[in-house]
Amino acid sequence: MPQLKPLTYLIEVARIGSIRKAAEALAITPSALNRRILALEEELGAPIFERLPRGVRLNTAGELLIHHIRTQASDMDRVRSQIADLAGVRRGHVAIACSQALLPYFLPRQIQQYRTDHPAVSFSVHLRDREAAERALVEHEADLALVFEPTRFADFHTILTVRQPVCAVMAADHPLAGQESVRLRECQQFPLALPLAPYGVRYLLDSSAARLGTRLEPLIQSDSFEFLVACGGAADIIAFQIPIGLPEQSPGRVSVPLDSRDVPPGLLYLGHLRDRTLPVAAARFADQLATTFVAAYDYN
Amino acid sequence: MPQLKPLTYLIEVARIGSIRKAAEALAITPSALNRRILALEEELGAPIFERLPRGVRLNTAGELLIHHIRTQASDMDRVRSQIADLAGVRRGHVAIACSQALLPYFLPRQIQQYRTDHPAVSFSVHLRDREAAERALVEHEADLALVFEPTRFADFHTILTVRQPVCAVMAADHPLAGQESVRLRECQQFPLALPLAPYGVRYLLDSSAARLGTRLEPLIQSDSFEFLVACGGAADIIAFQIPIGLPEQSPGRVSVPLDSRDVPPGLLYLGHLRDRTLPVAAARFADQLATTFVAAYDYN
DNA sequence: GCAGAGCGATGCATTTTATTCATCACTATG
DNA sequence: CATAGTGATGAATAAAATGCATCGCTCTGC
Repeated sequence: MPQLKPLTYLIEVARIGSIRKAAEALAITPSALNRRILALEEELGAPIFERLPRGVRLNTAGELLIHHIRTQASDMDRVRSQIADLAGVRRGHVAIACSQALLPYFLPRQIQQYRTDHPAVSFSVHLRDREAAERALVEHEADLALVFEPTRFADFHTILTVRQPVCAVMAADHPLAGQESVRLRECQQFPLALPLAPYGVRYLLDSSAARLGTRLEPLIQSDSFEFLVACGGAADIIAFQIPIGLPEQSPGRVSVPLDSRDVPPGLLYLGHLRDRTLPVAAARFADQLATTFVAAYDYN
Repeated sequence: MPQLKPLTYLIEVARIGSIRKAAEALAITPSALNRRILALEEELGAPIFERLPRGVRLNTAGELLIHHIRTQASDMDRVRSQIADLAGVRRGHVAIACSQALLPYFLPRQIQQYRTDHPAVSFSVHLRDREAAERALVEHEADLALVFEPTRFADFHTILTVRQPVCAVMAADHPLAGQESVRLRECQQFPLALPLAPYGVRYLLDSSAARLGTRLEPLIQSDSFEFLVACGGAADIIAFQIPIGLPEQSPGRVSVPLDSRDVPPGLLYLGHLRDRTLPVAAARFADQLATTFVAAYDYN
């Protein structure tokens, strides 16, 4: 939409904090960009940016305006996709912010399945920890969020939650491998490979351990679940992951859920920005996810 | 806002149904207007208007787009007024759609009272019957609606309702003048001056009469309550109006509520468009109205 | 303390975009 | 079957946005 291109320039300026730098990123001259800002401030009768020695920063009025521009831009996208939809084109885009566990198996399959019906719909998938996911929704960087144990819910509207017990991942010949479930105490007898603090799995494990009056002493810490789970197959090391992030079967490795008396099952949240009307494509994809969860997972 | 001026042109074209006529109304050449439309359709990849032999008409895509433009325009107004507000200017505008009864006494006083605190806020007041009021909200022609016995509620969000019994208005020396309340049957002994069908008062009277197995045979019908109430002071004619539309005292004329067993009290609805965030000025004015109703009227 | 780098603002020439004017093709109307 | 009204379009013109060069300012690093 050409009319609101100049407005989206503001978003870039606000993000970068400098008119000159933003102009470079936007492939126009600083002069032109500066003039747009001045003209807009003139039009509004109030400044939008504070002028600092090393750049600019949004003031309160600017925050309001930027928020409105973001909303308006994605609303226009939605209208466009609706119009394209009734022209029979069935194109569109779905932007997703999600926790790591969805990346290796679940989302790729879901997207593949969706594409059989809607081949012209494109996707963007952003890895966001449980704090950054809501921010992505607020900034309209994502239409949908799929987050394990999110921290905030202020602007978050939950479509569906899915119960996901934390599982211990270990070699198939590990002493604990045969059990239906394992106690946290049993795991502590072995070297542990744990994700870092921002992850929901770590949060659940740490808080459960604290409640049981103990502490987890990880041998290995990493921000990569791929790495951690690979460790879980080596020697007697135990890693942790939720089922949706694990393959159905992997040779030489097994996963055993933690006893729910020690570590309660976490919740995976599917949701979008509160009070927002989703674009058709995103709404349909959310429907598909919800259907899948209802059919194949322990939802509530 | 210069960027969305071209978009609001579309609203005028849709309303008038002709590019040339709309161009005249907008004080630009038909050619320029036509090009804007063509460019927009090009940009959207789908037509917005059906081309008819005698003009144009919105198609489904166009309806979607126009609705979005309306919303966007009034959202932008809201943001502007918020920005002006925090710049300390306290200006703004309140657009009201209301039933006739609010016009002669209630609203003028309320606006006067509001102006003592906010002298820079301007008002527009549109007389709309109970059907047209909701349409005015949907089309963002009005921020607030104040309607007696509205017919539809689909897009209407009620802030407050006020009970208003229908009153018989007659000369002070009328045979029925001294009573606490009057029965409908008593009124039917005298010549009646009734409003026309679209009005809530007429609706209440007609449906009550039907329920009582009778019919009202008006001597005088009019769309002007001013005229009807004036008739109510002449000879033994009885007119009808709700209290909020009547003066506290008028020499030679009295009003007596109809017995609620015959005609139940009607409801006056204060509300706005569902899912809409009101501009600051409108929200504050609605607050004032609500406070007045709670303090001085029979609300529920 | 002082030169230099980086910032936003601004006057002027240039380019791009939008508007106007004149005209075409089409279609109901009388 | 002529006429008046419609939207579309090409070329000339007017308006707006952009690019370029430069100013004044403030902080940084020597």
